[in-house]
Amino acid sequence: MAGHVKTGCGSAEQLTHDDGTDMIRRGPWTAEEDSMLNTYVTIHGEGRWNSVARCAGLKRTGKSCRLRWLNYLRPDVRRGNISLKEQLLILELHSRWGNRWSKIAQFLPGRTDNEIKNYWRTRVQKQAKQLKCDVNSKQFRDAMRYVWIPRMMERIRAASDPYSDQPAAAYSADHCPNNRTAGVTPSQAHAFGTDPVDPHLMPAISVTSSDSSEAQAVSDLTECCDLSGGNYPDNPQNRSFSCQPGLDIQAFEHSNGWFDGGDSSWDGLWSDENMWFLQQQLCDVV
DNA sequence: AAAACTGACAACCGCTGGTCC
DNA sequence: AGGACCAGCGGTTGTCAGTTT
Repeated sequence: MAGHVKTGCGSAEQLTHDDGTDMIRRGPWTAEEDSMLNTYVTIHGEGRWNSVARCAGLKRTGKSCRLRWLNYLRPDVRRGNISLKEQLLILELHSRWGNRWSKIAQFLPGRTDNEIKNYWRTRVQKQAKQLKCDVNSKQFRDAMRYVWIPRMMERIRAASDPYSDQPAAAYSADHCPNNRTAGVTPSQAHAFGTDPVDPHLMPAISVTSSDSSEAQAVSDLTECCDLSGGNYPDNPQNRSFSCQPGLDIQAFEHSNGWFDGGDSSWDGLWSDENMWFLQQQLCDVV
């Protein structure tokens, strides 16, 4: 396949072979192309993508057709903001599997690996950058596991239970003298202790698109994660979480939107009060 | 108002592993 | 056994819309 010219992905230019035949289109898909692909796959089903490209009359590669179908045209693909519980699940699953986007996507119905990957890169990695630490560092993972995820769960719980105005840190104020696990309820501490998600329970985690199911989904996750570790509040891993030189917590003051998921009710999670909370968590040096 | 910057997302590329002949 | 082909995965890049200066 020599002689074709690579173009930018957004220019929708056509490429040719040396003999001038066999034009291959690249770049954004047109509505007409979408329609052709949609019609063909609906009738003939997925698979054999090179054949799909050929038989549907599309001047695209099989790869391109597959990607367009999976990431955009598939009927069950979800679009729009990633909800809080989906974010929670992504953080949780990523802590277990790393950049196994397709595997993670299996537990977020309607979300594609590409979307999750983009979310991770644009939101999570940005946070790590602002903290001046590597996204794969223990430092950052600890921050996620022991501070942000429990905090997130607490916010979700609070939102799902309007009669509960118990502050996030209330539990730790009573039970955790060193305040290392502020905001973590006992079940959450179990949940995110040594082994956040039991692999054989993972398929039980269900995430739906309905906001009204938010509390239930989180509950499912909690139950799935509620292992018999009994590691609260003396989990050795909690002890190992300490403030590292160079961890720029103040950077969070200017960061927002990670958790908001497009829901304005979550704006301000990183308010002064929350910044104080984070600093307590991160700078309580052992 | 316009230029510069940033974030989000769509799409492409290279690589890998599986299957078939 | 091994080569060809294909699907899928993860990383990267380009574009565009929105925001900031």
